[in-house]
Amino acid sequence: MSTRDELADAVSRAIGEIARRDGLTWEVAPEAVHLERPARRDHGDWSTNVALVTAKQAGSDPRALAGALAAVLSADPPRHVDTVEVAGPGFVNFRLDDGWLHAALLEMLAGGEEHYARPDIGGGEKVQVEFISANPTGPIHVGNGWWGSYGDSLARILARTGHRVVREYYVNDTGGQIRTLGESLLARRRDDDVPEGGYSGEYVTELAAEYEGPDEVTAAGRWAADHILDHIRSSLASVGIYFDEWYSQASIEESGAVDETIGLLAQKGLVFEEDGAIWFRATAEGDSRDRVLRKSNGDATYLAGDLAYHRDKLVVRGFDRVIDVFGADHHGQVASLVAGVKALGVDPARLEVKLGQMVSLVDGDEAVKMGKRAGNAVTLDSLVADIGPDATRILSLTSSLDQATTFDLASARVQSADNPVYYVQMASARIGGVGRKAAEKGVIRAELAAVDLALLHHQRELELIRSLEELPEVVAEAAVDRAPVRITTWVRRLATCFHGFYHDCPILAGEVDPALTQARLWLVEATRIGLDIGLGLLGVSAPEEL
RNA sequence: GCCCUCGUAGCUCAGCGGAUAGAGCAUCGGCCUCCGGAGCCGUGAGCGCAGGUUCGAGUCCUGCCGGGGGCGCCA
Repeated sequence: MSTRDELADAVSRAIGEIARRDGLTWEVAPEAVHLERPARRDHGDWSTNVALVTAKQAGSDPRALAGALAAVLSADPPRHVDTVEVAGPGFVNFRLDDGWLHAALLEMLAGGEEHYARPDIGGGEKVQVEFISANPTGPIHVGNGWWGSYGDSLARILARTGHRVVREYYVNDTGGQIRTLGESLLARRRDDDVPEGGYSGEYVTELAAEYEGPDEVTAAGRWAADHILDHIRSSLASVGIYFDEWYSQASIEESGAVDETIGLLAQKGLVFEEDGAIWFRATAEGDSRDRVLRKSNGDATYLAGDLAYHRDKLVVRGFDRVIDVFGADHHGQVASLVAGVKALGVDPARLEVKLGQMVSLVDGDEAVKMGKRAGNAVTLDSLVADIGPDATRILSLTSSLDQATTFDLASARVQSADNPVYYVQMASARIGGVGRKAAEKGVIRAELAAVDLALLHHQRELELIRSLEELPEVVAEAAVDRAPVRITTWVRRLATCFHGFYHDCPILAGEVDPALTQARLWLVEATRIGLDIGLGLLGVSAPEEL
C-alpha cells in the first residue's frame, strides 16, 4: 500500500474514533479522504482538507475537527509521519520522514515499466476512440496531426489504465466529395483546370498521371481516395499514430444500416417527410432544428450515415463508451448527433465528444492561410520534415485540446534546440550516458536488495523521487480527464528534476562513496522507467543518445 | 441574431475547487580540469470586466466585453 493510501486509511479511522468518542455523525471512507501534495513545502508533504469539506456534515467547526484529527493522529502516527499539524482554515498537514520517498522509490523499481503507474480505473471498460477521420481528399494537415496526437495519446493512456481500447478512423469514402475528387482527377488527366469547387492541389495532378482507370467519376474518385488514404496512413505512422480499424462510410451505407436506422427512428415517430426529403425530428431530443436524413434525390445525408455509424458502435459492436475527437470546425454536428443517439435509445453519457480548438499557423510574422481545397494547407508531412516527428508530437501535446493555439513554424525551425522535446530527450540521453560511462568504468549496478536507498537524502535526489512518485496519479488523472497534456507537463517536470539532480549529484565520479553510487544508479534507473512510461504515453521516443 | 468554445507574464503555453498562480522563449547576470553546458543557478512582469455559489474561485454559475468556430437536402 502506498504511503498516500496509508494516510487516507489512518485519517478515516481517526475520524471514526473521534465520532464515537464525541458522539458526532462524522464518517468518511478512506477513498473519500482527499489528500494532496501542498504546493509549499512548509505546508508539509501531504495535506488533507477533510475537516473543511465535512464540517457541516459533522455539525462542527473545521478547525476544531482538524485539531481533534491532528491530536489523534499525533498520538499514534501512521508510518513515516513525523508531525501532524493544523493550518489555515482547517487543513491537516503531514510532515513525513524521507523514508516514505525511499519506500516509494523501491515500489517503482519493483514494478518497473510494466507495472508501475498502471492504475486500473477503467475496470475493463470497452472504449472506442475515434479520431482524425479526415476526408481522404487530400494530404492531412497540421491540425489533423495535432488532434491526432491527442487521440492517439488518449488511447495509449486509456489502454494503460484498465480500458479495452479500439482506435478507429472513420473513412468518408462516399458522397459528393468523392465525386468532386473524381472530377478533379479526370480533369487533370485531360490537362484541364479542375472544375469550380474542385481539388486543385498538386497531389491531384500527380495522382492523375498514375490513374489508368475508366473515365468514370465515382471510380476515379474512389481510386484517388484509396491512394490518398495510403498516404495518410504513412504520414500518421511517421508520427507514431496508429489505428486498429479504418471504418468505411460506404460500407455502412451499402450494408443497409442507414435504412435500418431511419426505420428505428420512424418507429419512434421521429421521422417525417417534407419537400420530398425525409427528416429527423431532432428538436424532440433537444437539437435546435430538425435535420434531413434522406435528401429529395434519394441520397442519405452525412448525418444519416453518422447515426447509423454510431448505432453500429454503441449498439451493434457494443462499446461501453465512444469518444469522438473532432476539430472545433465540426462542432456544429455534435448537437444533432447527440440528439440522434438519444433518439436511438442510447444513454448519451456513453458518447463523449472532445472538440479540439483550432490550430493556427504563423511563419514568423506571416499568417499561414489554411484551405484544403485550394491545396495550400500546411501538411503534416511538411511539418515533420521541418522539425521531426518527436517535436511534432510533443508540441501538439504541450497545450490542452481546449486551448486554441498559435504555432509559429519559424520559431519551431529556428529554435528547435529550445523545443521541450530536446530538453526531455536530453534527460534520456544523459541516462544513456550514465550507463555507457558505468560500463566503461566497470561499475556494475548491484542487486536492489543489497543497495541502501536511504543514502539518498540530497534535496535534488528527494525532489526527483517526489516527481517520480506522482506518476501513478498523473496517469490516472490524464485518463479520467481525457487530458494527455498532464503527461507532458509531468514529463517536463521530471526532466527538470533529473537535470538538477544530474548537475549537483555526481554518480560515478571518483570521490563518490561506492554505496552512494549504487543508490544513485538505481535512482537513475527509476527515472529511466518514468521517462519511458511518460514518453511512451505521448508517443515520443526516449533515445539513449542524441 | 442564435449555438459552441477560449481570454493566465512582452510572446507561446501549464495550472486536481485549496494556502504566497508556474514553465519555456525573449531581457539582464552568474556557473564547464568534473557522468553529455542541448545543462544548472539567479533576475522582472500576469488570471478580460462585473456579480454570484463556497470556509476557500484562475478553476463552478450568470451577465457583459473581446478572439475563434458553427448555424446547408456539404461532408
